[in-house]
Amino acid sequence: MARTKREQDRDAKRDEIVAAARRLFVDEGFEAASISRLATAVGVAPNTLYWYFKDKDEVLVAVLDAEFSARMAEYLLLPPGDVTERLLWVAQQLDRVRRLVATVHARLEKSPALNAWHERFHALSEEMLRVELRQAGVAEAAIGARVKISVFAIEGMLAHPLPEAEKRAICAALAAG
Amino acid sequence: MARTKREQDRDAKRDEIVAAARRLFVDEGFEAASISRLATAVGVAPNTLYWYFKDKDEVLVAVLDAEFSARMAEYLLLPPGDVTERLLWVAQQLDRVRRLVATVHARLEKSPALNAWHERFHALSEEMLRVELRQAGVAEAAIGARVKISVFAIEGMLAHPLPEAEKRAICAALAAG
DNA sequence: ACCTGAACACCGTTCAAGT
DNA sequence: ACCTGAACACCGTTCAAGT
Repeated sequence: MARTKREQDRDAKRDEIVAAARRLFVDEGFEAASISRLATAVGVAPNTLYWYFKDKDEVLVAVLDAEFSARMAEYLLLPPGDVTERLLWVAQQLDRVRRLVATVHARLEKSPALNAWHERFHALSEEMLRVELRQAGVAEAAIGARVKISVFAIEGMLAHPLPEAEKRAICAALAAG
Repeated sequence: MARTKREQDRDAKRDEIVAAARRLFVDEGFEAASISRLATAVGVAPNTLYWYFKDKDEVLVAVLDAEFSARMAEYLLLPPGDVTERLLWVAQQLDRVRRLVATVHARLEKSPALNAWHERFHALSEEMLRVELRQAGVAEAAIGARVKISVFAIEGMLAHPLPEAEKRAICAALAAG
């Protein structure tokens, strides 16, 4: 909804920073990618970033938003039906950002903005998983706990990389009616 | 197995550092508890700690070892039988160190020592959980995936605090034969 | 062997000054 | 409004020097 030319320019610059941050954070991790290096990648002085973002965590939130939207768009295009395969796809996509997932969990307490993002993300994820499990035929009475377990299992697969076969077995167990 | 007086002194001092680090790391978190503050707590100069530990991550590994032994001793004294209650107990005990769990996952790639500790910990945890689930009557063919799911679910409950009732429902679902 | 003061190379962030 | 040079208050770690 940028109206004025000035706001458009500002948003464009902000997007440029987020794009560079996305590459750096995803490829090298949040801690390893310093504000200095990010600024160099964008072509500005380090403190210039603070004109566009309150702090480094706010840059991270913007990166997470961008990453989430991109994956979400693909998820919605997924062929329906085989819930095991759909869960596996989610686990595989999240795998690209597993460093970031660990960072988010580690920084929750320090950054209220990140904490808020995390809660929104989980609310959304649980809603979607609820649909998937219902689709898979999980009994309605058990679905609350089963949704949580599925979310945690998918997160666990990020923190602890497993061979493909084991991942599939886990997703199948999660989708078992 | 400290033999000489000198080795005894050294070990005592090391233990002293670990005890102080344990308090600081558990109460305030690994990142928030700086080497400087740890040194002050022990009563030495910051760089003195490097005489006893290679780096800050090695202090963390020592803290994790100490914490794990303490909890393990209690676990072995637990009344057998109700697997749901036993899982819940584990989740509750781990809750004391949930900041540390997040830190471990976030630092795995940076610290080989931490990574090694983490793998040993999971190997042990899975062994124990395997026994619990077998006890609960989980079918042998499904037990591999179910063990992983249980580990991940317990870890998930640390990263995302839940009301007691939900935790119990999750543990019950995990223990369901 | 054990401990330290001083220094190093960073880090995220702030501030006063420029345009 | 946007950007910067310089500085601030940290951080973990190293090194040469002391005992």
